[in-house]
Amino acid sequence: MFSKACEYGIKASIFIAINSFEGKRVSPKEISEEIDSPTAFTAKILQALVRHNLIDSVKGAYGGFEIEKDKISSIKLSQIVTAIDGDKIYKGCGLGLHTCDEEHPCPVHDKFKIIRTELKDMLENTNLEQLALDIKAGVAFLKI
Amino acid sequence: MFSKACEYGIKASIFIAINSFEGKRVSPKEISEEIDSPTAFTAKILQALVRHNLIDSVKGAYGGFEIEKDKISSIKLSQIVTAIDGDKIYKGCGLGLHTCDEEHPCPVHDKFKIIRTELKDMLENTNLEQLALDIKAGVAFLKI
DNA sequence: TTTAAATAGGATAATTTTATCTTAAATAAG
DNA sequence: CTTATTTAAGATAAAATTATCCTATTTAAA
Repeated sequence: MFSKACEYGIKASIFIAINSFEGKRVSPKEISEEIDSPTAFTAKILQALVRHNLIDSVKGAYGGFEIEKDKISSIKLSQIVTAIDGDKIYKGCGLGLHTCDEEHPCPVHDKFKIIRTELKDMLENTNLEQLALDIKAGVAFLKI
Repeated sequence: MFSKACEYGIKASIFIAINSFEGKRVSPKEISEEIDSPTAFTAKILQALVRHNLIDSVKGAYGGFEIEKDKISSIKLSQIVTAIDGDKIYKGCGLGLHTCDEEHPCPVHDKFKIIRTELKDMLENTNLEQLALDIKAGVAFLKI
């Protein structure tokens, strides 16, 4: 469904959010250990999220990645996904046609539209705070 | 959502179905022209579909690919997808956890389950005949 | 039986995605 | 100001996916 990069990006963002609630910055090393991902690759993805203004980074000693507390509940899963994978998950044709719309639909256009809309709604209605709280409460997990 | 291989596999199967209705076998060349895909790669995918008994092939002169007429309405999209992409689209965790179930869910487990179930139902309730008829009727398209 | 036509299958190549490594730039503390 | 720490960024490598090519094998027809 999502690329590895996107999976890592989502999990990393959740972990950063959890720590930001406690005013703590985290490093790519800590993050990758917590979400079970390759460190350097994860760092690259974090760079992309910083460029998209979804997370903040502070260089130098005592630096690391963080998210403004006030912002955590406003960051939607959809923003992370589009920052990393682009909008193909929303726009692309299920069978890869260049043009696939009501006038020129692929054979599964209508059926896919329903599911893709549902996925879109889900991603747009899920924010980092919700997900972070589940991890903190121990009812959801970021690895294994 | 699906791999290129899977997209080609679905479109190729639909085109074969259409021709099989008319008792006509088709070659990888005809197929790839009709679905706008690389010929040799498409042929490989057809081989896989033959091995999974979803389509038939006849070697030699006047040979080609076909599907038993009676079978066309019984071949579900889900069979083609699993033959090519496996069952990861059904079983895999949305965030890539090795173990992701009710007892040990990832942060989006419940939300993903709904969508994945819907996708699964759609694939299991869509057969080749339905899709082929839409193409024949000119209300759906296999390329561009 | 020979020949032409067609799929099967293995080897190879190109591209994309995933992953790693090394160096530069920035920053806080001493 | 210097040093240790930490992210940024570019180069490179490995793996997976997508794509191509060449040779066997099979088959129908002449």
